[in-house]
Amino acid sequence: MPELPEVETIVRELARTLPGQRILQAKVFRPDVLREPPHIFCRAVAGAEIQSVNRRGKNIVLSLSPSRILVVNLGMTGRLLHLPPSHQVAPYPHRAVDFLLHSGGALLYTDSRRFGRAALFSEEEWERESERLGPEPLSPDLTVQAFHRRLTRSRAPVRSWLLDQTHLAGIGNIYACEALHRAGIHPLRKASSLALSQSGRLLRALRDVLTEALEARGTSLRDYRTATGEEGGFLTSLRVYGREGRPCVRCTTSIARIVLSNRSAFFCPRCQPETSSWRP
DNA sequence: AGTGTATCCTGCAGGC
DNA sequence: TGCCTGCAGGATACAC
Repeated sequence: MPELPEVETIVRELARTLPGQRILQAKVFRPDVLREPPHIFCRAVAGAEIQSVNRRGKNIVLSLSPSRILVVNLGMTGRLLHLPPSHQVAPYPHRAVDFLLHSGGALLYTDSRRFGRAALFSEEEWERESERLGPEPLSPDLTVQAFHRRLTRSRAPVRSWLLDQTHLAGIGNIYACEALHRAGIHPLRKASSLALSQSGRLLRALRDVLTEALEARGTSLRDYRTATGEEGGFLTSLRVYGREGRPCVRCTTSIARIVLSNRSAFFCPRCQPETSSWRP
């Protein structure tokens, strides 16, 4: 899916244009992306004003007035597109929900695989949901020591640990693999086996790759688009993800792929040795 | 309790 | 060309 950089890109675009706009009407084409029955959902958002657009992990969080929180998780293939007034809605495939705006524009929620979800919460409900997620990796509040403590509580492979949103919010398979390569850590390393210095390198690598990807407005492997429909530019900067059999950009060793928890993990066998600790 | 597996769903690329 | 298989950026219910 859209991971942190992709979701943040969408949120920043929407935050420039949506606040102050009123939802005239919602049209539901795919009820299975909703948590509540379509008529309840439509009644709750009709006439609501969008006050702010924020991100928590991979979730897009729209605060509505009267006070409801609309949370959209894009899953693997979801898109949230803001169309200006007089823009045709018809050409967009896989529309799940259309939000028609008072201004004449529209917010389209599309999703071919429909792994994404949109749900309404009260502020208290969303606060509780949000507390179930781990810390934001880019937050300065997250110290290396706290990150290390969390890591060492788990015997799971570090790649699996990174994908668990209750440990850290916003990391997906692409950036997990990319950060592990940058940190020189094998994806199968037990989280609990990392030394403090390695946890520090990993947190640094995560922040670096997320920040660089954000500057490029995300990675478009296939489905991801920004809120204005454009592709992200980070694909060509990936060092391991999707590069099985191609040379490592650092040491030219052939990039390997293993399957871990039903998901591919890409890594360089030389830069990310399985046993020994990282060496400069 | 923590971890791994199967599953939801569609589309596309590659092999034959 | 066309059919078949495998694979895909995520989350979660379930079994162990």
